[in-house]
Amino acid sequence: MGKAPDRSQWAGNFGEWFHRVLSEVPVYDIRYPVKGTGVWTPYGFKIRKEVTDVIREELVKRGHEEVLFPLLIPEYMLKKEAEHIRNFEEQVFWVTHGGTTPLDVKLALRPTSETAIYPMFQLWINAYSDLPVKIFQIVSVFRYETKATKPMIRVREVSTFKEAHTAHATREEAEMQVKEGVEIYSRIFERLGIPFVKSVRPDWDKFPGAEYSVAFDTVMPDGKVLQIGTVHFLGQGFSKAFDIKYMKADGGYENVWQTCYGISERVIAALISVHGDDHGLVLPSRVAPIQVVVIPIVYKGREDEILRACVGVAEELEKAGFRVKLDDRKEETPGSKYFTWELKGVPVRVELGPRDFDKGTAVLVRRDSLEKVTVERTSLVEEVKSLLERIDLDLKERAKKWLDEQIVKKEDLEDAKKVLESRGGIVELNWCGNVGCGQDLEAKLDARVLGIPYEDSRNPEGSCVNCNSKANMIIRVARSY
RNA sequence: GGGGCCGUAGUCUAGCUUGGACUAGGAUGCAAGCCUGGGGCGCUUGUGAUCUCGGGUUCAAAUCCCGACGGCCCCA
Repeated sequence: MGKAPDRSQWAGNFGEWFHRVLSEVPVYDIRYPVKGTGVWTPYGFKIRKEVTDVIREELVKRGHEEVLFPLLIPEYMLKKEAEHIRNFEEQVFWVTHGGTTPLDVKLALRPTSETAIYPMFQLWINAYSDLPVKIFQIVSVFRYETKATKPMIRVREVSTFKEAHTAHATREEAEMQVKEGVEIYSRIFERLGIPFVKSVRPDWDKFPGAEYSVAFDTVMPDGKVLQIGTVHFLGQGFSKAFDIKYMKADGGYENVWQTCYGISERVIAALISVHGDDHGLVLPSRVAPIQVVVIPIVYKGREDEILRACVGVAEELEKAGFRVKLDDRKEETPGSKYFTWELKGVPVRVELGPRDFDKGTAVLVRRDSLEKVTVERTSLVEEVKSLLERIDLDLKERAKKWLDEQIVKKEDLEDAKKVLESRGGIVELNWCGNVGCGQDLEAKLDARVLGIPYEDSRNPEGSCVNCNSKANMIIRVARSY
């Protein structure tokens, strides 16, 4: 029996832990000499690929089609929706020259693609029979962040931006789509084992141009909240700005109703963070580039038979559909191999040495708990399969439990502040619903209002923690990335 | 928006206050070998830094000054 790996560095010095894991695994190399950018390494790219495949599967399953729009957006298009540009203006990278010739029309590197996509919607959508439109793309977007950047979390090139855009005939349909978007995202995060809370963002923090925004947040090991996904109800704001109309059955015209929703590589940062420990990555099997690693325990004189047995085991597991790696390097000791593959987060390790060989067994070690079990060689495939399932479930549960512990309800401001300052996490408070009061609350707590719980039937008793007037809702507050 | 700290091999870091004995030290990594082999062991050898860049002060700059770029923190 191994003992569960420590999480003291993970919890106690998350920033350092995150940096160390990204560079040692390696996942993402931040040494590229442009601020706020990074390089996905081969192993990191594989994880990213598995994650984007999960996202893609869930969207396609619900009728979304993948597209690819240009990176460049002409200035006049970007500026069509007033509120949108007001919020993004300060963070746009501009292409101003072609060679040495200044461009007549400046071109923006998309900070997000509403203003690239909606002019095409205007061309594509003519009649109600063209609706709904549900598309998505996975691309890079660029934002000139002026604050400190952080790998994968606050970047200038968001290199994995999945954005979905939909258009509908009626408000009701579009609002149903918001619900579907929320369901899709819930499903994606559940498959990745990432726990979350859903909040309706306050008016002062919704997506620029949206009527309302539903956001998914998770808590990182240091107690800070990370936004991992958002779903926006756009109403008709953009369709009016971009003149997207359809002909109704009665011959009249109406502007379409729109939604959009986005997920970025922050979800990968969350995946890495919520499951990890002091040995490194811990990956759910769905996204692990290698699901099972086979390690021969070689003794002098028995090298060949052990190695052959390991090749057999690897082939058998591969045939059963697992992503398998046989680590037959002669120059490394078994111990050092354990550390290598633990760092990389491989969910299950198979050890096979002379003792097992003689008894017809193998040793399985699970990455999350480091527990070892000896199994019959003949039932290896089934044992690995059920162990992977077990690990995925346990990971998800552990993360969920951890998040639940980070959410506390407080009845007064001082308590709330103490919690936010000492351990972070999410604090729920009774609130009146007044915008001025909410912003005052943010200033007093030096924290951000995440919003009110989405689809939550709880009714607050008593009064607003800040202004003492009657409480109308529960509000979530946290310090965030 | 305002204030502060920092930049030394792939990575982490010592040295900087008080300029010279710095030929820039260590750990880790990487490479080769021996030893080992069911948890990074040990030993030997090798490798790797124009001290972020540009300018200045000085007989002399990793060290002091100015600027750029980059990293980080705090306050509003």
